[in-house]
Amino acid sequence: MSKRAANNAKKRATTALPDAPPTLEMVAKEAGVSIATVSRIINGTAKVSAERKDAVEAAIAKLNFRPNAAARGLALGKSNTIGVITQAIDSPFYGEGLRGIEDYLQQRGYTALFMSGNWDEQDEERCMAELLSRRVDGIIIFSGRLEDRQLAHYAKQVPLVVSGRSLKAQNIFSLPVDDERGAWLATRHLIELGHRRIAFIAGILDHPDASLRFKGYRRALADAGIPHDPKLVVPGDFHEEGGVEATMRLLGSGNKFSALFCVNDQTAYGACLALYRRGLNCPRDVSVVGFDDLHSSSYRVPPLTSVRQSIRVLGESSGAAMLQMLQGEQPDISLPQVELIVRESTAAPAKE
Amino acid sequence: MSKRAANNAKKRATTALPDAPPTLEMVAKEAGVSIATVSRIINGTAKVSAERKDAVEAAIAKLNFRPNAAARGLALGKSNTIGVITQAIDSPFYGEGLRGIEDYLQQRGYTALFMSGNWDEQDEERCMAELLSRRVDGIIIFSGRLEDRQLAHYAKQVPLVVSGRSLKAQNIFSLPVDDERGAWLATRHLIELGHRRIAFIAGILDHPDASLRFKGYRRALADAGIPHDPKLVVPGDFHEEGGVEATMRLLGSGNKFSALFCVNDQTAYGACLALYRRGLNCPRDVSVVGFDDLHSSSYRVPPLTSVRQSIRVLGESSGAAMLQMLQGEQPDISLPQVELIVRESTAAPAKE
DNA sequence: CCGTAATTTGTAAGCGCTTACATCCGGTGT
DNA sequence: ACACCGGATGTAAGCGCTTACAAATTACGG
Repeated sequence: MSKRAANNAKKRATTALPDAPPTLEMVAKEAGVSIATVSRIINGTAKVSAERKDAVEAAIAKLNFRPNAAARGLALGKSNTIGVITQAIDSPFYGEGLRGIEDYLQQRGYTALFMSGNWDEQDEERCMAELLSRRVDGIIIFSGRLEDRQLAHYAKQVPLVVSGRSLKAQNIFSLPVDDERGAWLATRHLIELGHRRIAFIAGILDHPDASLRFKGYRRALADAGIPHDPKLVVPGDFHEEGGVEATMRLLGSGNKFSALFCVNDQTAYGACLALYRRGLNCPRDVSVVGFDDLHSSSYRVPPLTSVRQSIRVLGESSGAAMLQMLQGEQPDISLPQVELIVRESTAAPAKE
Repeated sequence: MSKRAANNAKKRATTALPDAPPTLEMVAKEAGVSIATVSRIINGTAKVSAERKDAVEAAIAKLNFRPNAAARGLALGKSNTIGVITQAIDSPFYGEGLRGIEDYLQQRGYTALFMSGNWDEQDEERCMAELLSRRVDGIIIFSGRLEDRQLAHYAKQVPLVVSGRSLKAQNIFSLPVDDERGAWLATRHLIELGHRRIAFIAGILDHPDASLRFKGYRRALADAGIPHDPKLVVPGDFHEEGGVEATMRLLGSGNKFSALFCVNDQTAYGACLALYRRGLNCPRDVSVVGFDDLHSSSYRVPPLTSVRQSIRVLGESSGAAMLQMLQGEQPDISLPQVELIVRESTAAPAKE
């Protein structure tokens, strides 16, 4: 690459562009040793005399040398990077999970590479392709749109951890969340408070989380002997906007209800706003329960009752499972049970 | 690395671990051409006969070949990656910015590598070191704790875009947000509604954003001839919790106020909760204004009046500026003006 | 039909790092 | 004193890719 070197030299002479970073070779020359010795000192791979070690460390400090991760990755055949695919990096839900992953991996010498799938299968495949091209050591997927078949296929190329799903296959570890139980807990809570007309705002229909939560909702109703009224179930989009629209539709439909179970917290936020718009008070007129227990839910007015699945712990656990897989072990990670966090958005129905 | 190859071969024979990914060489052999030809086809670097091209493309598809990004990076001396340092990836504020960056860069063939500085200078330096080691092509910093001096130093090694700050130096482009004007707008809005006792919940004191916003607040008061009462200014922490505490303190101090300007939306969320806890209604008893206009602010109950600086646009602009720098151009990006979004958390003070 | 220029292709030299293997050293045992 | 040994260093061969330069092929004009 003599041409490039020449270019760099030229640039350096005329502009303020950064110098080419120092290399092992430069450090070796500066310290008067061979590059192998420098490498060994940096990695602590072998015994080196104290004298040379000092010299090399001085040279490293002097040149401000930092090993080139790409070169090392090439030589080692691993990148010390874990790819992470979520649907949207700016969602408060995924944000907490990413934080958990990042914290966990960072402390163990790995770097997380985040990408957003945008709820789109094609985008998700693009992300996979990119991560594979970067030769990440493993990929963590937060409940994506990819089918099990495709995941199994990718798992042939790289270890996979899939959160929020249950899926058995070679080289894949899945970390399912007990959506059904969470939804059951939430619905039962409303029932115990005395509610009988409980509406449910679902997410996108074919989304696995949504259907499991729907199942839990129905089971709780059935357990209490309350007939399920399909008119009280309306679709949403997992976002605030969907919560607003769904609630408006519900309110407009004339079907009475005194409580509202939302497929996730963001939907619940929207629902609360819609109630407010219609002059209804939560929880006096309508009780609302969410799912996920986002950090900001405890700061809502009123603080939101929600099902906690600690997405942050989910993130950490995913990281832990991945590292175990990389170690060649079968991960033995499991998630804490979902639990209902009762706050102030739920109350007994007004008796009239 | 014959040892590694041997290892791989052994593993492959006995376990389900992934095969070593195909290489250029394997594609070349499969297609019966030289590796140079394959490379040229992949990159479109030179004319190649249609015949060979087809053969190579077939081989690529057959082997499911994906170029190794690390190897390419090494050879090219660039990684097509932009490092991004924020304080916390799970903050709704930064989340929106990251999304902007990711969207922008992705469409242009770059990948963003996110890291969290955790509001800690040391962590931030660790992030810089990691990014530099990965030889990212540039680094975008969201208003970090690093001093200008240090930034200028890093800028010698890699192009920098710094958002939310004003800073002139070689190889650094800064994208300042007009915090002062935003704060002025917010405070003036409260004044125009008729408020005279306006409290301010500041962020962390030495944080530049906080002090600029404080400045805008005082200037608006001064412009209206309202004396500044230091007792109405209390520190916060940019989070909900700080907002709760600060408001409680304010309420407990006995100093009357009818409006509250919070250094950011999260603080305002906390403030609203504290008011609610004390049985006070927003906006009837106390008006509240935030800053940042987070997405969820429009879904609060009541929807929060806030200063919009579109952090998402900030992200996109940072990406655009970075790409321009990489092109060797002087970026000509600027941000849209901050604007006040009036919603329902502010109203005229109750007359008593 | 041949020489020569204009392609298309292949060969091989790196990019910066790790590590197997060779080399060199001082210290032992006899 | 000498063969021998173990540990500290150095040498050099890759890791998978790009690309300068050489070689081979093709297309022309005379």
